[in-house]
Amino acid sequence: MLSLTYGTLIHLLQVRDSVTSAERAAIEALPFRAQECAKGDQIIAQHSRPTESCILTRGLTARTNEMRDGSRQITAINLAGDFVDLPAMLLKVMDHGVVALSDCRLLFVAHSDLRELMAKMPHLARLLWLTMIIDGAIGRAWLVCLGRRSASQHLAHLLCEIYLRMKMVGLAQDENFHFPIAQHELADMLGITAVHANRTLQILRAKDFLTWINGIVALTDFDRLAEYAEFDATYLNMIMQPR
Amino acid sequence: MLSLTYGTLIHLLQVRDSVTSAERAAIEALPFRAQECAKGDQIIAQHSRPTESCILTRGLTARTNEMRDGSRQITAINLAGDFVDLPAMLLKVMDHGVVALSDCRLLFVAHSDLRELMAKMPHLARLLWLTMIIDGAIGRAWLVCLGRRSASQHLAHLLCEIYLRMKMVGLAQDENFHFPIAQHELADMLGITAVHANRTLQILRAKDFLTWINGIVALTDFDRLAEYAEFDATYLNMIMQPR
DNA sequence: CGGCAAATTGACACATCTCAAAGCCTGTGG
DNA sequence: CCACAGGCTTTGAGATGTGTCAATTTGCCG
Repeated sequence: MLSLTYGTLIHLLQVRDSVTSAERAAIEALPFRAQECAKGDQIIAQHSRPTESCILTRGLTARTNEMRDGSRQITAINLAGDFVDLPAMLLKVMDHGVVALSDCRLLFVAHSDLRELMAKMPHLARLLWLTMIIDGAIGRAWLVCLGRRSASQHLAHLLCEIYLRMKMVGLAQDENFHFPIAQHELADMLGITAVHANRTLQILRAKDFLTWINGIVALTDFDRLAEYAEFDATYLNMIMQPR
Repeated sequence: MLSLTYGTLIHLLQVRDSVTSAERAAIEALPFRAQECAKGDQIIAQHSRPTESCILTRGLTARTNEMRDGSRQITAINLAGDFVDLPAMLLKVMDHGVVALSDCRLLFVAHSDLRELMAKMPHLARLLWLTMIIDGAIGRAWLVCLGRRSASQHLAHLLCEIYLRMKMVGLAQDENFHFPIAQHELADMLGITAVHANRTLQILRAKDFLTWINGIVALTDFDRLAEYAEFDATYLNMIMQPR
């Protein structure tokens, strides 16, 4: 049985490689500080120098970069189970901020404890590095979307990704998932305007790809959507392999 | 004195943290297979499963993703000293390809040897992970450019970044550097058309930000360019710190 | 019922794309 | 040494995608 605290993280690691019971025990022995936060809260500020990283156990968060003119770009979305800012352990200074996209629950873990854990358990350390490397792959896919896909293909791609990632951690049933995102937030993800996000969403609705009501996204046909988005799940690395 | 083989890599690691002589010796003891390749060559194919990663010691390479319609997006540029595809060690399947943007020289190192090295030298391992994490930060900055900057600001930002990265490894003097990139390649970096890349470049020329002749970029005034691009070097992590 | 944020619509401006042609280099073969 | 081919750069004109601004509608919550 998975523990209530680090359960989702461990679950997510186990998608890619097996986690021994000693490794699981070591994770569960990590001291943490739990924190609830509300939609819209800033969790980590850009340019800050955190001494802890956090694991998201409930809700949605996003990495954001603010521009001088007040617009912003979301560069990543975190779901339950994600280690939200492990990179900060090495980078020292945050090059982006982290905000809550919904009410959420976080476990803060000290970098020093993490470092100790990773020194003691090299294979587990590799699994944690792996999650960061996958974040990078997800970022590259996002980048390709911004560079070479139309807004509607990009949105379709995003929804394909979120759906699969939610499924990995048990947050999607059938082809439905909870995604309580306002259109102006969607716009910040897609690098477009809120007005255009609205029109883009209407295109997908008109093609009968999905419904999106009260924050519940229901995909009509994942395969058709993936085809439209030119979606290739390789980058998500959902393969069980010794790493 | 830096060795001729792994010298640039070590140099680049030393920008962020000190490298002990034992660590340097361990790197230099790594078995490698040298390879020269010509501009345009594909170095690593998308969807392949390499068992080696490579260090670029001369020239320029890029990560690329191809779209169905034949267009492509470049998602990263590697300069001499960069570990071009360390992530492949953990990811197993390439989610992108790597091509030579100029004639270049590469050292291929077996993943098994790397794994052994990293097991033996944990601090050095952290430095290598660090380089991947910085790649991620560079990717995020690129993403923000695609999402929220105009083409001309994006190009300005790219040139600021390349200039600083080149300077780190001794490839830029004054505000000049060799960047033998065709406009259609530039377009693939910026996520625009070759025609528009040309017009974008003309904008920067008209503002007297640079000259770009025979593959030599000469910045007129880095600070003015950085101001125009809204460039903030935080993400490059050019800070010497124990990691 | 009123108020507020989010979603939607319309009209027009601007950035970028497309296609096509022309100009410019550079290397090569005659 | 010239002529030519091929790739790269530059220009033009019109189409399309996305942005801007402003107004209206919808839905939620007090």
